[in-house]
Amino acid sequence: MNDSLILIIEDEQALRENISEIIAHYGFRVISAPAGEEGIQMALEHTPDIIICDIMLPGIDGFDVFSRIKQIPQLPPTAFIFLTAKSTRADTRTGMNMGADDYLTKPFTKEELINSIKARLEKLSEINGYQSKQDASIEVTFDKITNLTKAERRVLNQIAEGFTTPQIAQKLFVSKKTIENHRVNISRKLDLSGPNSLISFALRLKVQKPGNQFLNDLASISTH
Amino acid sequence: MNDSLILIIEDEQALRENISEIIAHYGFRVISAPAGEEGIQMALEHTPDIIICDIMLPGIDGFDVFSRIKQIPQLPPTAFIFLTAKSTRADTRTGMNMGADDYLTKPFTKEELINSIKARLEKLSEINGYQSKQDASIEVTFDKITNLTKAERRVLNQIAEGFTTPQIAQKLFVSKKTIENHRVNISRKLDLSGPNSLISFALRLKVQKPGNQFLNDLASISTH
DNA sequence: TTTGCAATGAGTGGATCCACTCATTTTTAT
DNA sequence: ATAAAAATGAGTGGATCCACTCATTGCAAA
Repeated sequence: MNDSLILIIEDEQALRENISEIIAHYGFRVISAPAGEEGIQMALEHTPDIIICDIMLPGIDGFDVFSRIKQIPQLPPTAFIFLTAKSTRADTRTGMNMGADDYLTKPFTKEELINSIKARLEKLSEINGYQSKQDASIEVTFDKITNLTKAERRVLNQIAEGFTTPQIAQKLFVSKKTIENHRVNISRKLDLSGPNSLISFALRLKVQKPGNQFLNDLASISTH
Repeated sequence: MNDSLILIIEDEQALRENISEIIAHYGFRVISAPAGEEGIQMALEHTPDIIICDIMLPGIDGFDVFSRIKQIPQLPPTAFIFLTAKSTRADTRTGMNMGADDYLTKPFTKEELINSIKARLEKLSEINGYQSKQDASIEVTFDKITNLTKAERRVLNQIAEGFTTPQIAQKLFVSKKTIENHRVNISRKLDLSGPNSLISFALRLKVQKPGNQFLNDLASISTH
């Protein structure tokens, strides 16, 4: 259901397998490496969406792994999460100041791990979905849109970003069926019918002039 | 040297002025607001690069501020840093899991603050650099349109106008099969794949290149 | 606590889009 | 005039979208 790829770089075998198991159980694809050099190699080959990395590793440490991966221009934006027993404030600040996206200290619960992953995936999709502001002169009536519920606006926002039903389902962590239901309800409330009418509407909506009241509401409600 | 703009949202006046002073001293531009609503308003008006926000605020709290600011499509990618006395692990995880970029607990040193800001600015510039490459790839796709034949451009224009295959077939006095064949050929020449990718491209082309010469030619061809 | 709405998910059926291949006719170019 | 390219049309299969209905869960307001 969710084909995001997570790379684990962790020395201790039991913990590495445990983490992989947790992540896989939540529907993500996962690969792992026991040391930094191999981790960097795997990152290059598989271009994971998220790298979760311990700091104390045999050979090069987690900080080195991060700096070396950061300098690889071929890699798309990748979230980097430190997962380590080094839990002092100084350790945390060092990791974050290097540019890490999150810093989890051991011991951690599986909920903390998964929530961190989900938050960073959301962040990545926001970045990828971001489009520069464009002015256009298309007249759209917003009267009916106020009837949409939160989930429906969230879906409409994703449609406007150009995503298809399977992609939206993956991004919002719900099933394709739910997205389809939302699409139908949106179409009904907006008096739309026929193929492509919804995406057509959404895309035209997207290029409305900045400062638009509905788009502000849409954005403010669209997560959590 | 550095014209990055930082927005501070902090209730306590002394702390707010202190933070502003520190940041200004390091060469950044800084604006501030004492409460959430005003902070959101300032973010919309000034589009800061980084927002530093307390959690305990009068009126709406910092989490609400973040949710509402997070996905405003008019705003470019903005780093969001929580700066708060709420320092338990649960508090930290809540903030990070909402998608914040960093979470600093009081009391903090000015070095910690500045380093956090610098790290997030670095991150932003990486993202923007990558973003511009993606924009360039759109230009490449746009150039490929010149390879399209007359009939294909005619069909593409109709797609951009929002018509479906049966409607286009009727307008151009050919069969639906012919239109479908043209659509496939267009998609292939433009390296498009997946559902809605063609209409999505056509609509974006129409609104993103309003005064484009090709689109004018294309429109004149399709009418006769 | 109960009622109602929102959100999620499943099932079914039809229409459309997408991606191949193949064939015939017309236009264009050498 | 002959070859190449374009335009038209058909067949097939798969994936997605659209439009219904129905059921379960969760949350929030009455």
